[in-house]
Amino acid sequence: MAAMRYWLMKSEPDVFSIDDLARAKVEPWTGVRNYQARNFMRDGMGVGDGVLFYHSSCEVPGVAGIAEVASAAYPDPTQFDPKSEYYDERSTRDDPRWMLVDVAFRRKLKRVVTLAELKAQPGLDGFPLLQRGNRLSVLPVTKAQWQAILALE
DNA sequence: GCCAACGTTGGC
DNA sequence: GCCAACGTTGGC
Repeated sequence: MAAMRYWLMKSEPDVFSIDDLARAKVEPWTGVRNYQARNFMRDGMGVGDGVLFYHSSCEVPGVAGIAEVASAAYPDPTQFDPKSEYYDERSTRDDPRWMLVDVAFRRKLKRVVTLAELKAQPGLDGFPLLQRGNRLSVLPVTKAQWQAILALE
């Protein structure tokens, strides 16, 4: 069994928030269409890994809750659905291009730990989220970063 | 709404 | 294989 890892996953709360995940309990993380993010889900994640649920593109961007990886990677069904905004005509069921994992709700933070706070935290130098121009929606977090972020709650 | 940063596409 | 054009992300 691989050691547990930690991740951060971005979601726009207008589309899918931590409260939506709390209601859903478990949600397939559809719509990732970036190869690096896909590779993290496909090759890096294991069931039980910790996930920081990050709200992006909103009034107060920041970490809003904690979730966990709840499945191995499998093909994102939306890539096969012509009616989906995530449809990819280049993808086939024999050779799917996009993968996802299921994400399970663990808890909501007592308050949102904001991006501004993360930037001000000395222990988070080198955290990929804070690096210039980073747009990855799924990214790895070290145990030290995980602890430093949750210490701000 | 703006715009910097970056990934992808496609012509050559 | 290069690289310009284009589209998207996401903070502000």
